[in-house]
Amino acid sequence: MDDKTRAKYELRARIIKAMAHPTRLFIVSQLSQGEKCVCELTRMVGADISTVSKHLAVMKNVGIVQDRKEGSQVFYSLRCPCILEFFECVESVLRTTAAEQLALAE
Amino acid sequence: MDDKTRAKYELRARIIKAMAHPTRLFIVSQLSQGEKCVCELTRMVGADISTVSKHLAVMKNVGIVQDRKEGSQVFYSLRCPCILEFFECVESVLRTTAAEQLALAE
DNA sequence: TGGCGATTTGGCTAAAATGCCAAGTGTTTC
DNA sequence: GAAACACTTGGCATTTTAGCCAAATCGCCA
Repeated sequence: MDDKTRAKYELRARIIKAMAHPTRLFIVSQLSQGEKCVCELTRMVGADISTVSKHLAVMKNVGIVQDRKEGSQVFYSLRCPCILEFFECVESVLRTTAAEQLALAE
Repeated sequence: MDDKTRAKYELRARIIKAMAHPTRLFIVSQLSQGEKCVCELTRMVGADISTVSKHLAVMKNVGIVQDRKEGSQVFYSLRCPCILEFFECVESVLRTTAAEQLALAE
């Protein structure tokens, strides 16, 4: 793998890595229903607000979400709705695995 | 976030995490063109064979790839081709980011 | 059977990711 | 202008990854 190829996959990996966390996935699915402010997400997640803020920063850094300030609040939203397709594929992997285990149990 | 919801997103995150690495993404893209044995992937990646083997094990554990033994070789292949849709979405995130930066540079 | 090539697994160290608390920055309100 | 919010950032301890070497397996063939 040459340097250029490596750089290409590192860029891609950064984006996927930014989604590879349960809390961040949960946030993405919430944002798919519309923008939300940090405090609302914090309530839903049930973690420290600083933790949620950092999760959002991770996703913002790679361009998955964008933010908008309104007064003292910050609203986050998805920047690329296609992110949701990830979910469908992931579900399909889970289903395939489940089906296989069912078959083995017969 | 209740326990059930948390478990659901942890399961999803495990799958995405298994892809969140440059080398593993490279391997996935190679496998999208057909099954390959560990030694061939090792040559392409250019790392220690034990490293490549472990990367493959990570993806196999979550059901992204499957393996097939033939003599002393082990061939790996994608189990869910939809994985490739991840790439398209990731590219779209990258394009959006690039376009935005271009606009800012004007 | 002994050796060789192909893989996996164990072990270990270095690097990266998490999550909470505390502290700092803006905003709004009284 | 002080107190109360809404966030972000710094710091730090803990856990999780990564990747190489060495050792153990497994199949093949002379």
